[in-house]
Amino acid sequence: MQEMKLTESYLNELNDVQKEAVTTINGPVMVIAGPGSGKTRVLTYRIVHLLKSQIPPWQILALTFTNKAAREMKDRIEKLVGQDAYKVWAGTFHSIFARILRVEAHRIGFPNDFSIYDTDDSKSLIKEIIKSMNLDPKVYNVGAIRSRISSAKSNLITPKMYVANNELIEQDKMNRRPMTYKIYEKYLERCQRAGAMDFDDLLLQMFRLLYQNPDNIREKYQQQFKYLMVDEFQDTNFLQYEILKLLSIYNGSQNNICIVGDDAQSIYSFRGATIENILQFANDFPEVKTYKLEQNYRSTQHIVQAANDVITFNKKQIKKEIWTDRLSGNKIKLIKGMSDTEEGRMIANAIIEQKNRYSLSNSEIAILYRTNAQSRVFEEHLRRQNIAYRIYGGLSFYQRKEVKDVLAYLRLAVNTKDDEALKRVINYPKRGIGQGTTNNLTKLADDNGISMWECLAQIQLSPRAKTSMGKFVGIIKEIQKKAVTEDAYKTALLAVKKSGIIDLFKSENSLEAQNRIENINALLDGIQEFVEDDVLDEGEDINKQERSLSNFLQTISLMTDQDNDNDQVDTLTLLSVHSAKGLEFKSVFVVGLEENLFPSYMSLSSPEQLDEERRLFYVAITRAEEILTLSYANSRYQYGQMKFNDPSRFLEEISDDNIESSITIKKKPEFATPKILGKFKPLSSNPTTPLAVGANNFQANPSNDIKIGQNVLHLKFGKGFVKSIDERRVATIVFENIAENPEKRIMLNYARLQILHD
DNA sequence: GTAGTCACTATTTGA
DNA sequence: TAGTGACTAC
Repeated sequence: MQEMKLTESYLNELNDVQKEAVTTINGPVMVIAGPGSGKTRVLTYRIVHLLKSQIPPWQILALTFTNKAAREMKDRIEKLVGQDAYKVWAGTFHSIFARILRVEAHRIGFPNDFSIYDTDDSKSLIKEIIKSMNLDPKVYNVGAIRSRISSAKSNLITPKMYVANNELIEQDKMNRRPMTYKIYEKYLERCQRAGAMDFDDLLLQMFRLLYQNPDNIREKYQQQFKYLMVDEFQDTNFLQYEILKLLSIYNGSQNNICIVGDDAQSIYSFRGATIENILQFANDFPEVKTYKLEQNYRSTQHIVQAANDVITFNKKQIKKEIWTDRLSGNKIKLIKGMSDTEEGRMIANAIIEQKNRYSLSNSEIAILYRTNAQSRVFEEHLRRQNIAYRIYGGLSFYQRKEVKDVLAYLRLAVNTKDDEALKRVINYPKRGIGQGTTNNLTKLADDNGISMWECLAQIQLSPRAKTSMGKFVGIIKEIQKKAVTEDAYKTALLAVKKSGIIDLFKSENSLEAQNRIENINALLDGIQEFVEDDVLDEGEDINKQERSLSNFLQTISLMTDQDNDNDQVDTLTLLSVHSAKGLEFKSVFVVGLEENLFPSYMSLSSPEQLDEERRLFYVAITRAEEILTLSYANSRYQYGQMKFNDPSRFLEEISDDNIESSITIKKKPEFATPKILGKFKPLSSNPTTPLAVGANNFQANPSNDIKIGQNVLHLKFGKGFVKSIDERRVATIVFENIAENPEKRIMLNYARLQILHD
């Protein structure tokens, strides 16, 4: 009975279309979900509905792109159904496939405890291959080759198919890199030999496993995963879709696959995502039922309308129009600076003004930019104004050198064939194994088709190098031994000590070294936490193995640190538009809206890429719940040169009705003091106005009314006390919330101050 | 083995 | 401008 009630209550929280999408659990379903339309809610409630319909949790496979999205989903399901949530197979494509490959990899020629190569490892290996082939590393740009290999894998193009493909070969010739296919071939060999998979391999090898179907492994997983769900389907690449098809299309299949996505938010074509998959879906699953979630619960009218305005300029799209029944709210504000510096200053001022007017906390505000390089100016001005901020998307914790070095010791202990790990630490900290020795080793290993570790036994060494090498091998063996008898934490502790990394930093005695020691300690803490985690996820196969070193290594190699936002401080967020996808803020600033920047100069040559930039802009503006401010600068420093760019075409695409006090975009630079274009409209006292909260109904008093001893409100500085006024009508006001120099001298003739009576 | 110098390049990013 | 990687000289 209780359960019945719960069932009803969760369905009642959905609108009609959402409810349909949630309760249609048989057959293929496609949900086109506009921004802010309750996509996550549909996904989670659908899983809840499956569980309530007596579907065993382990038959449900829910795939996302980020750990964060997966965690959010699991947490929400747990709130509704409890522990069963953890028996659902929910996670990122990569983590779920890695989990399966840990059990099955031996069937396709990989060890079950394969290493995972991150992008740095891949690059380092490719670099080595280029060198071994005596190719010019300037022409054979490592990054370019890596992404070429990556996209070949993502499109299921083997080296053989690569050579046979005229288009690819022609492209490589044009780029003066005709040997790319050969590098690709060697790279695959080397990964296999090292027992390592890169990120693309986690998908590719999963595909191979299902496709080659050793021991009918495909049927096993087809039988297990009867219900598939995919989030952000517009971000899937060819390979991912092929895997999904292998799992869901077969004789007797119910085709219970539900995809959720939005073609208008497809912004990752540069890493292989293709909207074709959405369009193809209806062909592959002709029975598909399509639901469009068009009601936006996030943003106020003008923002939603502006988003619609802009996206209509893209021709190729699934027709839909988002709408909202929220209040019309504020119009979009436009800020123009003469230079990038000034843009930064004006944005910082506008932020302070908004904070005071609407009593926003820092965490309700975000600044979005097209390129990360733009963050600096804003940082400077925010710091100057004493606004706490944090930047999304810097170097992740697990990418720090010292952390990776420690991990390399552990990786090597788990899988000695891991050449990239070996290269990292064989002479770090320095133990007298020089470049020459390492080069010989690499070459010998390559010539014999074995791993470097296996070569160590046979390589000829000078007596000196021999002792050093002996020491190194001893350390690794010791770590290995520890790993057998002890848990991951104790093993890692030993590795840190024996490797000499900590001693190295201790002797350095600098602030930076201190920092690195702290990071290593943080890593150790993390490992300890992993080991001591005694929360037993019911139903999962928990045995000693799960706490093993190799398991820990897998877990963290698939992690980024966008997870660690355990911030105590109230911070404003600075981030690129790409990384803002999926997030929302009360007030959003989209900055640097200039031609050649947003849209990026890289995209101007092709209409497809320009459309993607436009979708990116669409994503940017739909992050805002109530206040949206757009800005551009007449000039800015790019690559050390002053550049003059026109305002972005996207600004013109928003209809004037949605912009406060429209200005002519293409107007010549003004010489008057730049100011916020379009004044803030005084808020109505209507209590339903989203942001009108009590005292923030700011209304300036005539400056003559300001007297000594009064409490006043200033839009920029907040609440203050008038200490004195001099003969030139300059008031000295002490502001409560300003930590440094709370005393400001305010010119009353210009200031807008509201007298506070209490 | 390392410090110093020069030349080159330059979106977006998850796992 | 700023960061990186390769090369040179000790």
